[in-house]
Amino acid sequence: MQISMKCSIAIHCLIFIYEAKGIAKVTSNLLAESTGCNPVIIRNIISSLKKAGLISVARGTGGAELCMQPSEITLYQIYNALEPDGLSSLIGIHPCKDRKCPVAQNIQKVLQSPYQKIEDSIKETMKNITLQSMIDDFHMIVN
Amino acid sequence: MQISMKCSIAIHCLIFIYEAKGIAKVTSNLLAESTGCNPVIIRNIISSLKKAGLISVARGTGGAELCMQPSEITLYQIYNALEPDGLSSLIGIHPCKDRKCPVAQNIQKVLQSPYQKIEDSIKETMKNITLQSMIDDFHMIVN
DNA sequence: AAAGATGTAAATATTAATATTACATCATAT
DNA sequence: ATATGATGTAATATTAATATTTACATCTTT
Repeated sequence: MQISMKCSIAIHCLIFIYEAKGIAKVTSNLLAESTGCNPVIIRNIISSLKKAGLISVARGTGGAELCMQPSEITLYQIYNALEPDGLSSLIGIHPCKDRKCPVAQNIQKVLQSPYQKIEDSIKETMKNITLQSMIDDFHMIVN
Repeated sequence: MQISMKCSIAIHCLIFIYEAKGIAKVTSNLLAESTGCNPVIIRNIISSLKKAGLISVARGTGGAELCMQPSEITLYQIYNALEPDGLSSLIGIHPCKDRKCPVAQNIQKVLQSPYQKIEDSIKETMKNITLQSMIDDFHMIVN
């Protein structure tokens, strides 16, 4: 329900896959080792990224590769790949629609517009952040 | 860790307090009844809003009132009152700093700038949403 | 076919969010 | 001054969300 660790793990994996190209076969065990989380978590994340068309994974033989240029992959695509309900899963509203109080009956509608604005601004910001820019930052930091 | 129900409950309470002014004494039990959640939850939220200077609560006799004009209260103030760690609690990063892999060692730094941008855009959007605008929407919907 | 990988379902464990209980404190009305 | 009805908060319990583990079917090259 938050912009959770899943997202940072996914970015971690994508950078790793990019960096490892031509050097090593990127298996889920390798990614699990690098990220410090369970291979199944990795496989689920990898599976989501694959469904979204961001990467391809060789069945049987193993190994993940990017399907697109890093400059074409945005943080929004990554986030969306991981969260089936998109950004709306980021915000919760307490359930109280069936109560007598008029505030309770309408609070959901009142909150719709403000919360939509928040989602839109996150979306816009995420669309402007590319994997390329993060890879560039990574190189900048390492060197 | 999300923009949780606490936030929607707080807004609910603030609108209720505004609407009830001069009509009824707004106690935590009344707010609990309206929001459908426990009086202690309400008291904690009310307590946070009070500490932030948004409302005043009469001890002993009871009853909450707004301390500011609804046009001066922004969603950002409300959110901040509720979350001591602010927006950074909205975003999680998996811990992996102490691993051998160079990606693992630097992912946190790489993510700092993108995540900061997201926080800033949420903050900006929240600052532009006032309690007044939500109260206006409420009246529009009810009538 | 054997080896080493992915893909997933199911069970379990862990963590975080929410709710409840209990009681001290406070201010007014009687 | 004391009974009443309210807030403030700590401690605990419950529930829901996440993460982990186990298990095994499936796939592809050797």
